[in-house]
Amino acid sequence: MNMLKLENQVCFPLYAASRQITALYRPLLEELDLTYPQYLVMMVLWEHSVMTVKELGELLYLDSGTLTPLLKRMEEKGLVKRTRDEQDERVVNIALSAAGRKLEKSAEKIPAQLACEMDMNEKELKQLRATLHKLLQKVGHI
Amino acid sequence: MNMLKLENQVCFPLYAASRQITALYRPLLEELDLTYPQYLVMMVLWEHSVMTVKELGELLYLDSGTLTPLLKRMEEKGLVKRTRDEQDERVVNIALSAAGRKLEKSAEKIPAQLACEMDMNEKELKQLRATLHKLLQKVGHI
DNA sequence: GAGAATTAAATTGTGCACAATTAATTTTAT
DNA sequence: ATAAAATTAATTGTGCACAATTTAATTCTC
Repeated sequence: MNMLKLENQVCFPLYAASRQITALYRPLLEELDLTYPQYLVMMVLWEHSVMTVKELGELLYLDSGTLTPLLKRMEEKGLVKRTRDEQDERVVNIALSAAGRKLEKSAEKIPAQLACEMDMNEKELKQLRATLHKLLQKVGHI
Repeated sequence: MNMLKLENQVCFPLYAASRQITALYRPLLEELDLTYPQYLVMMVLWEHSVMTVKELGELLYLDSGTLTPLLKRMEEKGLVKRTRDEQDERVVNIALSAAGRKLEKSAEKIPAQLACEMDMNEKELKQLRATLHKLLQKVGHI
């Protein structure tokens, strides 16, 4: 079997599906004036309220080169507050603003809407998530 | 269950795994002076020799806004030749160059190297590919 | 067959991603 | 205590992605 064929690749459908799913999110997130990576940051903050840039990077597999400008844009929109840590001046803490906190309400319906559009049954979805998690464990944080 | 949690999401591991896998490709593709999207274009051309921008876009789920500059960079590297179609001047044909054809030899070992790094057994891999293909059928070409 | 509608690529502008480097701070080992 | 090493963000530069618009060519419709 020729492995240099698109149809025999695993990574291509991973890459393509990821982008297509992000495209499904786009109109939903547009209503909240969020991009998908910004939405991921918000999900982390809705759970934790305050996180350092480093912690966000570890959770989302992103570096400061991506996060710094992204978080600046989010600060401009009033969703988060960026402040140097007093104990350790190297660290920047990202805190949820009141407006950011409030946005969670509007986001609550998104996961269900998306699950609907993906149109996979519970079992498949669960299994896909498990496989991807496992894969991420293996190839993540290289 | 709070669906607005990273760990309960399907799309996040999809997004993160896709990027991490691309990161695994990077050092291998660097030897061929290719990026991952360029590698995808090359795989299509190794199979078909000539393709229009539109056809490439349909196969890879990319639009001309992405492909045009990408293909220009590939032409500068001497991998492809871009020419207006004679029958239909709207169409641009992307043809593999001799150098581009030659590169296939060097790329042949990449899939095996990557499969090794992903460290999943044949069955899991097959199943993941099937699930992702199915997902892509559902959410692709919206 | 002229004008409208459609199609294919290119262009413009914004926002990721990420490598590589830099700057500032903190930790550590002398 | 101080020089070296390590850590954390920020910066710089390149290359995707993609929405929206534009340009040019083709097809359709009357």
